[in-house]
Amino acid sequence: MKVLSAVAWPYTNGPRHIGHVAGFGVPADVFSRYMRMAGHDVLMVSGTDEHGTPILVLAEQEGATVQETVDKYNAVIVQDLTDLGLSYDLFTRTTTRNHYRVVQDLFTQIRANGYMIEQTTTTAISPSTGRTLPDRFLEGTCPICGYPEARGDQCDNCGNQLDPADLINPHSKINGEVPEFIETQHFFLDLPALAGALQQWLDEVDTAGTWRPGVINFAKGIANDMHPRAMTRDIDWGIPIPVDGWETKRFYVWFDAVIGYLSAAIEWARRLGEPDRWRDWWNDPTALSYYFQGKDNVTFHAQIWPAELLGYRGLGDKGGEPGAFGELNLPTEVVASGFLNLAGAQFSTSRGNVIYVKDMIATYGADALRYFICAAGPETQDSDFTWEEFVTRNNNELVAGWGNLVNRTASMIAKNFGQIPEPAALEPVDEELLAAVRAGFGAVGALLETQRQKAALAEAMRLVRLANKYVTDTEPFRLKGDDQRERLGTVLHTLAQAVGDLNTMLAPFLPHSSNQVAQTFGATTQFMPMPQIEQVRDLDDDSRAYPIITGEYSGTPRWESRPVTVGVPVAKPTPIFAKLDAIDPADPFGHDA
RNA sequence: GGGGCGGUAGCUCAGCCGGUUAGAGCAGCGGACUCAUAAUCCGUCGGUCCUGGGUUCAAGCCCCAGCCGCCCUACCA
Repeated sequence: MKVLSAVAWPYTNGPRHIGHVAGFGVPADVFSRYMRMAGHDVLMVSGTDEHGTPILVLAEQEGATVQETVDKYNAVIVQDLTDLGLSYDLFTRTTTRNHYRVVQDLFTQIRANGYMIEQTTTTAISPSTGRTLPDRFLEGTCPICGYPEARGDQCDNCGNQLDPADLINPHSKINGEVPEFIETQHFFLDLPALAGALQQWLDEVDTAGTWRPGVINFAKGIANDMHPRAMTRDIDWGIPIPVDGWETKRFYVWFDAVIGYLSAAIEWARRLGEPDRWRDWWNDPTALSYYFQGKDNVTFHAQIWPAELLGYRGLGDKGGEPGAFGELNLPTEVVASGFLNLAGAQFSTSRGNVIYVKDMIATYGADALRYFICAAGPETQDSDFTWEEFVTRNNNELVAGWGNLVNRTASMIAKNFGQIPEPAALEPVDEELLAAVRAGFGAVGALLETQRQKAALAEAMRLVRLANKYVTDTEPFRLKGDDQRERLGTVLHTLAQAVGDLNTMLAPFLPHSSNQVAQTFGATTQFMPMPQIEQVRDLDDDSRAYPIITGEYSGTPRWESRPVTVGVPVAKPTPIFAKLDAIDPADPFGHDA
């Protein structure tokens, strides 16, 4: 089965904090790794999202050019995601020539099919910068109730919808200046003409019942009330509109960002030297596609992106036909998570209420963070990160449960045999443990396939406890006499087998440590493949170079029990997972120490 | 204002199409054990399922109203 793993595109406005990766990166990676193990042909793509006004503002603040700014944060983000072990087939960026071309081609066909309509609107611009001021950056006195802090689009006091041009004393929330209102022309995506097709698709999805309730209900809600939505902006940073007379405008950042899933797949195929390979994931109607993101992105993945695809294919009220990309698949599932909050409040870079992925990995390791996210992350609703919870989960579950099982098993084998011992006849207690662990492949796998990662991890950890209990029940540490050596070998062999299987099961969650565990039990090659950074040239502009994340994942182990090999040497282990002391939230990375 | 989601043990969360005494992990308490990073194993304590109405033989689950938190509503996961 072909499986497209479409991961949200991080915005190049700074390093990633742990809330970002909890929402899209880690869940997408766990799923992708599992699906590869289950034998599917996974294509995992993403990249940095680099257009839009906030980037311009940021570049100004940093006193750098826009290109320097996005290059800088692209590099930082690429490093963060690679260090976390996110196994992208291609992590690229939206500033490639390939992406520009795909976006323009998609636009041209959507327009040819009649779903891009020109409309004139009144918009506020900042006289000092010449930039458009989005309604929400406008503030003024409400013409209806007199509330002095009404927003451009709505008054929070009386609740009335407002037209920004009607505000009394309008001013910019950014710098306080008085905006100028101008008439401007834009291309609007004709959502009403696509509403029927969109509704039909959502109804099918709803009937299938596979999406998370919050996501499908939200999608159906917004689909009930659709207006044309502007897909162009008065801005000079972004993808040019391929229409005469539109040279001063650019595409709306979200119009192009979601197309990245397609353009990245195309770039991947081109780099492979098989330029049509991407079609296996996009044109084959049996191929599956999963889109991972935070809840604030649902509107773009369950409405705008499907609408763009439907418009491209000509499936709306105005008819039409697909262009050269063919009949592009709609999402199989939009997998949206909640937000990870920091001690009850939202992450905020400006207020310093933030924990960066980089610091977290450097101090505590990638898998400790991955474990927390998988065990306590915002899978279907917001969740809290606290340092206390992080330490507790790490020490009591990861270290004391799994780490200890690995360590005690390897220690006993090393001390008594120095290699994986041969088993004699298995007793019922041995058979029971092995059967229970083997059954985990079915149970954990089914949960991972349906995006229930917390439950999947909990099930795997339940089996870890079962293995720890097996040690208590069989007491290998008391089998000391020569006459008990055969039984000791059998128990330790059984335990090694259980640990090996559990390591396979935990590998999607904890890929880095799965390699160390495999190594502890004698593996000489890498167990779980890891992503790497490569410097490449832009395929269509030799003067441009950038880093991508890619990897060779064909060696991914299968999702199945692998018999341990008798005689493989096992040395006295060093602990793989580190136990943590209490962390001072005021100085979590020990900088002040 | 509109649309959507959530509010279940001290903490983090499960509870599918309503069906017997509401579950798990962690923390707490008691005990066992010592191979292991004082880890593990067993037992145990612990809940007005946000509030108030309603439907039903039966409601954490459905309906209505309210309170609280969050997301979207033309550019931060």
